[in-house]
Amino acid sequence: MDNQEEKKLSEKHRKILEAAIETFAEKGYAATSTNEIAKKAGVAEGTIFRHYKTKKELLLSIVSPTVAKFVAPHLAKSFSKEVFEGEYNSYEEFLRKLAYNRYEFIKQNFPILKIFIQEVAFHEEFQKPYFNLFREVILPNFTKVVVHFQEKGELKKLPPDTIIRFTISTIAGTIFTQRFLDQSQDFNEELEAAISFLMDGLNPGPRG
Amino acid sequence: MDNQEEKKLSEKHRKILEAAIETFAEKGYAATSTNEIAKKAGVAEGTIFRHYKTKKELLLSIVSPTVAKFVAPHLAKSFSKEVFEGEYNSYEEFLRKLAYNRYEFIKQNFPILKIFIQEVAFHEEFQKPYFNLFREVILPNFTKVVVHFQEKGELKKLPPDTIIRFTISTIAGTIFTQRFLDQSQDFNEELEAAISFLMDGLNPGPRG
Amino acid sequence: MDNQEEKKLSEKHRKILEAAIETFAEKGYAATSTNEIAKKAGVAEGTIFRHYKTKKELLLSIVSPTVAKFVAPHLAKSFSKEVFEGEYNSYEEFLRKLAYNRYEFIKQNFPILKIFIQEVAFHEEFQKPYFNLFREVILPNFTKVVVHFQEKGELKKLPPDTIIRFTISTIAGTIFTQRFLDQSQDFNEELEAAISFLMDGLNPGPRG
Amino acid sequence: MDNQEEKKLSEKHRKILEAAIETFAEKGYAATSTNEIAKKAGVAEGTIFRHYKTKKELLLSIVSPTVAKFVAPHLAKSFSKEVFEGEYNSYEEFLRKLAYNRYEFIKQNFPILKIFIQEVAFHEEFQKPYFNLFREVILPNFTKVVVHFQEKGELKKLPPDTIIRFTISTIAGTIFTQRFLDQSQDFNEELEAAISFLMDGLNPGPRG
DNA sequence: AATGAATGAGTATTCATTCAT
DNA sequence: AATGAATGAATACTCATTCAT
Repeated sequence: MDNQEEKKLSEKHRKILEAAIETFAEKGYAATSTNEIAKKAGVAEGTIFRHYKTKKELLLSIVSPTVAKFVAPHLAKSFSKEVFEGEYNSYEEFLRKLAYNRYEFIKQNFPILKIFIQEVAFHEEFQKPYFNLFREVILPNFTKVVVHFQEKGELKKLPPDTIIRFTISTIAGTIFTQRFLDQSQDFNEELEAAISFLMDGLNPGPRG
Repeated sequence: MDNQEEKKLSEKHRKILEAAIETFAEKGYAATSTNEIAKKAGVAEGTIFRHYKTKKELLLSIVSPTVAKFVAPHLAKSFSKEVFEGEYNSYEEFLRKLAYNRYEFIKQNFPILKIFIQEVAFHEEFQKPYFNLFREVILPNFTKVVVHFQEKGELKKLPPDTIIRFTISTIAGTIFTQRFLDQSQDFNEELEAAISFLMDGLNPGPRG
Repeated sequence: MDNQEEKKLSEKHRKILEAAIETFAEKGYAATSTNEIAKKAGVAEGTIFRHYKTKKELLLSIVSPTVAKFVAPHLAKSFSKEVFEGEYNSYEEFLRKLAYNRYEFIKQNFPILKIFIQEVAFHEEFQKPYFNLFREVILPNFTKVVVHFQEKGELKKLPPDTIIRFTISTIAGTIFTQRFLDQSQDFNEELEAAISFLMDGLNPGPRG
Repeated sequence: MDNQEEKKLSEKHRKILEAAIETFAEKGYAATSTNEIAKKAGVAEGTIFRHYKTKKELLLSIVSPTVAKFVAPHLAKSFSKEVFEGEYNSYEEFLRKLAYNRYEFIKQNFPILKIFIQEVAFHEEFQKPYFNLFREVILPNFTKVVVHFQEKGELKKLPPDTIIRFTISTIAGTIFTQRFLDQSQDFNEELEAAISFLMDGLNPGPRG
């Protein structure tokens, strides 16, 4: 059932996926019944099992890396292309690109990401492929960028993993706050403050 | 790990709680059956319902304000006292205290915290009391400390909420990485790097 | 005995209804388990709940206004038409018609009536609609007949409600005795005695 | 547990009986849980089973003929004494005595009678002894009275059973109406109308 | 006599899944 | 592809009853 380019999906099939995403995100996978999905999708319960052998396969089809490429095109391909393959004059410029790219991605894929974050803890099948995607695609690219600017003297000579961690924590914290806690705040402003904070914290000058 | 006046609990009652905590943490609340808890605890299924009217009440008793009386001393009372009412010579000193205090707390209450973090998204009963605890007890105290050191010229003149966010993001990211991703790393070392990063990032000097 | 548009019911559905009627009548609603009904009907327990959301809905579907559409033609519609709208030359003629009509009805719907009589005391949902049916449909029609024959001088000038009560008590007592206590007796003979008794008791001549 | 003269019952024991009577009457035997009785009685659940081996024994102790003598002293002994052993100048006088005696009895023992009427249909143990009580004690006495007044020419020469049936139906209908349907009506007045009706209906004069 | 914790069988109901149509 | 009736195992929860205290 993977490789389901949205165009190829029948009306009912699409409705099932939409209903499943909505309900899994809202109540969690285990607390969602196939009956509920069928009702919300306006199809017979049996129809779900025409398309997916099991309820779990439906979950996988929503949150699996294979699907992710289509449902979340940014994740691997464009994320790499847009973010890592660009040429940046400074880490600051890179950060800005990274942050906006991720912010947009989260905004557009919120329910699926929520499902993923909730369920990754309970389904071992999820953990490996995504962890690998991170370790083998994103982390090396990220490291390259960090090392590049460390060599240019822009960043502290900390282990790249540590710098990456500070970067991700700070940006994730900013996005998270904006989305969950304080939607009123001006995201651009907060993001610029975060970038300033990061650049100062990672600047080898003052102390390091 | 301790959650009710454990001394008053009967052997079986304690076993039920232990089994529930273990299983909820491992598989999630919705995916855990009372039958499973009973078996793991070595009691009859009915016994669970002598102590808790519903499965949800069992969850609440593990992760609720009632439990919070014993969990929260760290979170609110002693956290406030130890951390906020201590006199600190610098934000750095405060950060160090904060980080170790939180790290110890997480280490000791890991399964319950995991359950809480997983379930808070799905049970509205959880959201309000803890959000209020944060907003009304922890945030004001934290703000006081930040303002104090801003006035001493140690911290950037950003909104306190923003500084708090950077602080929590960085420390949480460090603890999270250590516990989930790379348990081999030397936590002290990582923490000191994080504190340096924070102090540099928040120092009003370099850029202002 | 017939209770829903039986033709539209599937084989299994019909079996469920039959089993439920039989068991509710025999043991009472509360003492009957859905497991028992399923076994007697030769279906899986889940099948019952495909057709009825709850056990109570099953009870209601047997003895409720919905069912009443099919049961009530006797009780209300055809009872009214046959019995009240017929033209009678005497109250005696009317009584005879009434008694046979009721007797036939009871004979044909005995188990459902037994369930109803047993359960009406415990389920408020039952009380109102049937009480209203009696008060708003049957009682006014009955009153009309009584007043008609009072005006003709055939009946005592008692309040119509009182005359109706004597009539119903006597006929009900006769039917009840025949069905429950002494099935050997000749119903026709007993009924004629009851009618004589009623006519004498209600005759304005002797005393009234 | 039978022969429990109320004086000998301990406080808790009495409370259990009261709670059981109240709840059985209200919800029916099968729908009442021992837990509920215990709570209402203010005792521990185990205490009920100190006094009664099973829930059914508790029911029997409330509605069994043995208890009936004490709980419902009228039923056998006084009923016979008061009603049947009296000397009456007319059937009318007897009817009046009978009706008031029964009315008082029902008023005073209403909940237990309700339980009995509800449960007699489902518990065969109940049926025989009470049926026998009726057939062997009440019916023969009643028959004697009827035959006595038939011989005096006051009553139609119908089978005594038939006359008894008319008598009971009419009086029961009057009492039932008063208690369940129209509590506003003047019972004395209704009863006198019923007696007139009965006397006219049973009078051998008019038709013979 | 009284308790109340404990039980295991039982309860109504829900579930993911199957299959004939 | 789609249905929806049917299933049997599982679910949370209740029950009457037991028993050590």
